[in-house]
Amino acid sequence: MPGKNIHQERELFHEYLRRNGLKKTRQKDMILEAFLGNEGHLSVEDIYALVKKKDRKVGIVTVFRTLKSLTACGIAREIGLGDGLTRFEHRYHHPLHHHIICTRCNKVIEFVSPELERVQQEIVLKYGFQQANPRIQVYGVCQECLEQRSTPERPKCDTGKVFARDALRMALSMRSRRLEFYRSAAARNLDPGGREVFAKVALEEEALALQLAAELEALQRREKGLDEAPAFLHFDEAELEKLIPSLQADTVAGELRLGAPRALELAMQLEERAAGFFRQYAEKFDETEGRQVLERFAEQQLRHHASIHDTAQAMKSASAS
Amino acid sequence: MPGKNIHQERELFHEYLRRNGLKKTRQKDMILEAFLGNEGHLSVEDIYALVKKKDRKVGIVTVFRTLKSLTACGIAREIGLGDGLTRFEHRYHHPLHHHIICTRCNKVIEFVSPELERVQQEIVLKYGFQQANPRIQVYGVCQECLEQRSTPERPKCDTGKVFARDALRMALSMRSRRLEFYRSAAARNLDPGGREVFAKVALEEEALALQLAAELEALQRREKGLDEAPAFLHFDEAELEKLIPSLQADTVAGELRLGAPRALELAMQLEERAAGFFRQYAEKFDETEGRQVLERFAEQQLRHHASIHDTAQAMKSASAS
DNA sequence: GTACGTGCAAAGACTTTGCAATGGC
DNA sequence: GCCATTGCAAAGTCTTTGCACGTAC
Repeated sequence: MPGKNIHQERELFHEYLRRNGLKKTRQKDMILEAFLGNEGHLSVEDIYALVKKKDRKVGIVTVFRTLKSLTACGIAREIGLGDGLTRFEHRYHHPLHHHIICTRCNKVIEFVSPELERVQQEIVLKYGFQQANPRIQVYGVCQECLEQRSTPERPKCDTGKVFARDALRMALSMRSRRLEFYRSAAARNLDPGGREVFAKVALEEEALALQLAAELEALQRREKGLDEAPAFLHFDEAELEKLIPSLQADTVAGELRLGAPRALELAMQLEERAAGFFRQYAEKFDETEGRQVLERFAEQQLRHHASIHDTAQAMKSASAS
Repeated sequence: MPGKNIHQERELFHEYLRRNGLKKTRQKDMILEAFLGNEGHLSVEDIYALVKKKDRKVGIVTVFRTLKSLTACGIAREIGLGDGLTRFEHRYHHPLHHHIICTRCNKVIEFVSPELERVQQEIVLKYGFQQANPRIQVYGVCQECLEQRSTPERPKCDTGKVFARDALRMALSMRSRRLEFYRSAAARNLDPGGREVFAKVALEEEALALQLAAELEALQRREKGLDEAPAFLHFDEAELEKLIPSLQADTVAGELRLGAPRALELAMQLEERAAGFFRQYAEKFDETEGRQVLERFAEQQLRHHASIHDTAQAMKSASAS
């Protein structure tokens, strides 16, 4: 990935240099490019090798020094993976995440999980530790090493993009679950007015779902290998399920009779609660593309909520006149 | 702690040497003693310094080599805490645990948490990693460092003992919660027979609770500073609460009327379920004193279950004759 | 007596520091 | 022209290896 968009990072770096009375040089820019142009957890030696391909005269000391600067300005994050080497990963516009490390082959898998974070936070707070970016490193042995075979080489993807993909998948999962709800409610509802409302909302829901699916596809087309990248975001399906309302209270003797006003109310409730959930969920992450996906999804739901609200108002005034 | 009981570890080590055609020497024994005589996460340099106090002629290379052997035979565990040094911690009869590390002052806190483990396990399994001892290291900044003050020096305790203490505390917590249940059930129950049963079981429960409390006190007396050591085992109080039966089903119009047979049945159910829970819970840990505490507690509950069962049988045959 | 163990020194791996020459600004 | 930067070499830190002598078995 040589022609990557690294304008923002370069700008950030140059700004950092300017502010600190440091000078921008060809070497520093080359190192920045080498670092940003490669995913994964690169050691100084790794980056040195990359830079050397472009200019044999660069010294490894400069790489050490430049990586310190990149860390200082928030473009890189220094991590130790237990093999004695200091490694660096992309930080700018990449979510803070955790690592699973195979102690045999040193393979590293990155992930985020709000659920894990919650439990961990609880424990850490008991000891008076602040939430200041606690990073979890899980050491274990991977499937391949256990079976004594080598890991298939996978193209490495930008963590930020993988996160965006998973956020879209999560949103899509919510959308399809909700679509199912609206459809089944429409099918079961014996009240024609209510049935019509659910059917209409389901149609709208479907259109929005298609929109999300298209966005996901576009993303996967842009970044090749993205669909094969392992999951990065672990979301709790059960949490999403909790957002779906139960029709128990409205079911009498196995029969569902929901008038249009009640159906609209239910749909509005659902959209609003889901929007709130996703907004809060998004806040747990650093500023990243994935977070933006979640925020946009929350907004989309609020807009849907507003549109249902308008429909309800229109119906009210129609019946009043 | 110079006069510590390290017979078992020494035996294990010598056995390992014998099996591998290695020789036991004064130096190796001294290093073993220095390692076991100090809690915490010692570096090679730390242990070297300790050994040197006894014999100035020992070389640091021997310490490196001996610690490799101690790791190989399961007495020590090698850990990296992110400061670039290889550190060693006690392993034999110490539960596998996780670390919270302050990235500023390098303070280390150890803990276990079945709940955290569950969530983590779930994630790790998704990636095909086996449960082969995944270790979590959480990096953060401790309260003291945030407030720019130094950490009060605490006597370090044997992790195994702290775990035993926490297991006892957990058992005690279960016991007192259950005592409360039996007492309140006795007080509320309008049936004299059932009331008597609950009162009797509560008395037995109290005796067992006192026994546990005595055990905890004895442990704390043996190991000074143990009561001040931070929590090591994080158990979920809510899990224990789930074991307590609800009397809702037996409450009619706010009134509780439980005959002796039903009261006995409830008590037996409670003891049995709690025994099962603690037996399973104990299995999650390596062979340690803490695990034994949990197992003994499970057995104690089974015995209590059996004794209640006998009472029930006696009552039955009495009423039959 | 054999073979491993020990402690010295030396080397190796990774990272930092000192310094004279170089090159941004 | 000033002063940070660079790349070399050198040093520093942690750990391992080589080797001659010592010692457990």
